[in-house]
Amino acid sequence: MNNQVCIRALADIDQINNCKSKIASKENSISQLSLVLGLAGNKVRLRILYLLYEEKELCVCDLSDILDMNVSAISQHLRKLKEGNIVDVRKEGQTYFYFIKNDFLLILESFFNIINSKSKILKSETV
Amino acid sequence: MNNQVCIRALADIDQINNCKSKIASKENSISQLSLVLGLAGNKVRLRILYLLYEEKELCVCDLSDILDMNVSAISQHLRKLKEGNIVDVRKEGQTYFYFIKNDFLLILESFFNIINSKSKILKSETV
DNA sequence: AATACATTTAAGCAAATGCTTAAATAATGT
DNA sequence: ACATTATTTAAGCATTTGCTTAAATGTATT
Repeated sequence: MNNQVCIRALADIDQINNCKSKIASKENSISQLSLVLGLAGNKVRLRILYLLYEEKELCVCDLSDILDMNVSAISQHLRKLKEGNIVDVRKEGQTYFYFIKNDFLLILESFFNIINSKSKILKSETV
Repeated sequence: MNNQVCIRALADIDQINNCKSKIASKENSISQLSLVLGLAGNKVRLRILYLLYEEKELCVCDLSDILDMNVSAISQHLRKLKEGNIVDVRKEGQTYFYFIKNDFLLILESFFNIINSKSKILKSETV
């Protein structure tokens, strides 16, 4: 892209090089985390995750009802969450129950703690 | 959208109504959290946040150098982060130093703990 | 005042996202 | 076998996103 080195008089070349290697070593983890955050960083999907977190499992039809959204739209969001390894499905007859994968419960919990905390960041309302 | 109620034989109407009111009461917090997660859920922005978290503050030029990206592209990402109240700027001469706002440090820390933890979710590499 | 520097802003564009509609699967009941 | 139910998948489309390039803004230096 641009191979220029910062020409700012006060630029700290050591700091910059240090940062470059730091970021390179974390490359994979940051990439993956950004995918996960990106999936949760959508209003519909975050609501789905919140509901699954609270209710343990829900079917597509339930979510469609609760969120008052097209079944197909919900299904497509669930597919993304499944592809991102955040949720999994359990089949019972013709009904598919989605639930949050164990590995992800702790991370999600930390997200929802933000909602429930008195943090100034999210001005909470009727709790 | 669709006003149908889940017609599934086993649908639990109470559960659905309960969920509807739960989600309604959390509406604002979920909306805001999804915005924050969405901002962090981008590879470039997450790298910027990681770098700011580690280095306390960096200028646009530094970030452009470290990430080997166009100054303008970096600037536009920083604008989004600033609009989302995640970062703030300090001006020194003609240089703008960006830093993470205090309110957001704790949340960000929980994100980066995921990276540094032995969690199975993010397969870490050279740490 | 003129030039250089650090950054922002605007315009344009290709790619990604999220929804809609309609058709395809698959399991259940008749 | 046929219709119904629950869901997925495919196609289409409008909107958003993220980058590029170029011009604009503001500060520092000569």
